[in-house]
Amino acid sequence: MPSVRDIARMAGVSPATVSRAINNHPTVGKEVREKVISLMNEKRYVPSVGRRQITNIAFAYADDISLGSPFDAALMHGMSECMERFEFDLMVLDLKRVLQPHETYSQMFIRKGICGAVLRTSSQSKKVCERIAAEGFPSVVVGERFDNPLVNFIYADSRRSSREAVEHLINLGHRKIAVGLNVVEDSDHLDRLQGYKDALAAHQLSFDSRLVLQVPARRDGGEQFIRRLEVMPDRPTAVYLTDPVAAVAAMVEAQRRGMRVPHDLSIIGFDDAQLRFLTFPRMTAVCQDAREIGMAAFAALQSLIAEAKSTRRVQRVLGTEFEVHESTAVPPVLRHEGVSIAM
Amino acid sequence: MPSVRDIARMAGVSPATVSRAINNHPTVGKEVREKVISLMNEKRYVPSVGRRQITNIAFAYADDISLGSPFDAALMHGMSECMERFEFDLMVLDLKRVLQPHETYSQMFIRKGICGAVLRTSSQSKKVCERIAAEGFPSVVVGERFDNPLVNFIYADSRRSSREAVEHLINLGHRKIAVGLNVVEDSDHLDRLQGYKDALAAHQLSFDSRLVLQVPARRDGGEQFIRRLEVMPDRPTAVYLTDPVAAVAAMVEAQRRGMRVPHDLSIIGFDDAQLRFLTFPRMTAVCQDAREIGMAAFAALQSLIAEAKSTRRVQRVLGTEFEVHESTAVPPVLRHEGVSIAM
DNA sequence: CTGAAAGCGCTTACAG
DNA sequence: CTGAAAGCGCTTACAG
Repeated sequence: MPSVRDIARMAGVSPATVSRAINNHPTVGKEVREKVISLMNEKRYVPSVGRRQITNIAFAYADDISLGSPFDAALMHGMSECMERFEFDLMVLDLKRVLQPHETYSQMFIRKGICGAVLRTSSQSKKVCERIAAEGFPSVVVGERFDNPLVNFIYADSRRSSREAVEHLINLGHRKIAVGLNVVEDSDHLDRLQGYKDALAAHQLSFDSRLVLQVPARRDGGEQFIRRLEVMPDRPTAVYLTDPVAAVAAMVEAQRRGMRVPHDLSIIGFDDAQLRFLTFPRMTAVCQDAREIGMAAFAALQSLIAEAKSTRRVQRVLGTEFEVHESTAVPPVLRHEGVSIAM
Repeated sequence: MPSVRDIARMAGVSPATVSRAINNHPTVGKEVREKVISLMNEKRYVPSVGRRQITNIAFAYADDISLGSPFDAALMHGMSECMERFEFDLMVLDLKRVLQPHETYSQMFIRKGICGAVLRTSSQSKKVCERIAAEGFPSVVVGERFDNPLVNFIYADSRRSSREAVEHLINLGHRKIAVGLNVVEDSDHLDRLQGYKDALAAHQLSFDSRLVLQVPARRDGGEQFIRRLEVMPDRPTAVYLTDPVAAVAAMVEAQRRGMRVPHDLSIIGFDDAQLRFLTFPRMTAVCQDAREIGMAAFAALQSLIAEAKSTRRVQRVLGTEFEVHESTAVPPVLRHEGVSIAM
């Protein structure tokens, strides 16, 4: 394990300068600071108390902290189960808050004795994750996908399952299918829209952008979705909502407004954990296992830290599962006409 | 801020011995170690990296980690909102795992640069919280109550609201009311049972222990509850479930088995966050605000740490609210007979 | 079981 | 902007 002295020797500067570089002292020259920080990343420097190394792992939010959502809760749950096997401690960080002026992310992590980070982001803050990766700091993003080859991520691709979900509706006889999308355009929600489009295309149905409603990924988003659906001319007979809480809220709101689910309206939701079993009727849903994502991220980070060189990339795409439960059925029109569908 | 040198002087030993005491060196004499650790607690010692102090706060589980539950998710959410205002970092700990053999809790906290802990416990591990408090380490327990005057806690007492809830059922005309209790006998669940008994007593109804069903505070607990209810001779017409997930699961399971809620069965649940709005019909429930508990705990800890002496006690009992929604109604018998209740 | 001394790790006036 | 030196914080053989 390198000390400031070791890093100093490698960078060709004094230990004093290395210390100043870590602690973001304003007098350190730009090139020198960059060289020192990049060496620290490369050599996996961590500060010590006396001679004891500090070894923390961060669960860091690039954007607003969303602990409290089922996805984040399940992620934390998964990570905490992995902690048992490893010797690390888990630190929750708000990246926007902890960064000092003119400080790089690596500096901040090193300052806090953090040797690796699981990153949580939205589409707006992907740049933050890319910067952290570019600095060479061991990190894994959960729940977002990147084209940038430097960024490590564990991601569940829901496009195929979303296509299956919408095809399930088409096969039941639905022709007008609305989709409820998160207002924030994260990769995962765009996958789900893409799967929706795939299904329509495969069945020669034309895509109508008026059927795509963007709502917040919250309870009131789901409620808003149903209110907007209700005033649509020639109302859709089925919907696919891409957020768990919004989906459940939509189902409840539909029922509150007198629609029977699935009799009058078929609903497919999304599930990170176990919400689909907590609705009546049980919610047909595209399901990802956020707990598993958390565990995989922790394990990946563990091996990234263990490796001396930071050459290996972890870009793991997990699958999702489409599960048919009870919130989907033949549309009312067909049921009344007694038509049977052959598809 | 005291250093090992300062602590050594105060304890009348050498800095070497202080260091050995922190790091749980087996050769340190029992009395000496206890004296040193207690001085560290009293004087709020924290280790330093060079001359920089480490200041972490722990969210520590005395028992199994239950991140992932709505209560824990909401707690974390509340704490994370407080982090913005304070300069601390939050560390998630599994107390059973991080403790080295023969090490006290204070030693472990100090070793990790933690200067205060929010403790999460169950009835089985209350002793752990008492020991931490007795050691003098700044800590606040969330979600449990203690008679021990040394233990700081933030607790929501649901006894009165539970009584109101059950009286609401009695006033509707219910006479046979079952209660679904957590198999783990935590203070909060016992409050709810007590509130149930209070309500019965106030209306001259006798308590029947066969109506108290203990089930796990999980989905399958709620399902199990309904199955057990169904085979009871002279089945109860109303139930009170003291856990959020079990309550929702019970409601769904009842509906799956053909009971109409509230027509055939009235259900009152418990809510930590927003689950009551995610069921159809909306769930009448006793509600606590776990987010607020998290925020209050963080703020209390902050002031405990700031104070030089650890004489102040924080034993705050918050309230809960009983909210009538749509899962409760007049029992079927009375409805059929057209009887109106005057109470 | 404990201390004096050596010594590592890191930081900070001080000097240039 | 940087280094040599001083120095604090903590730990660890070594000695008793």
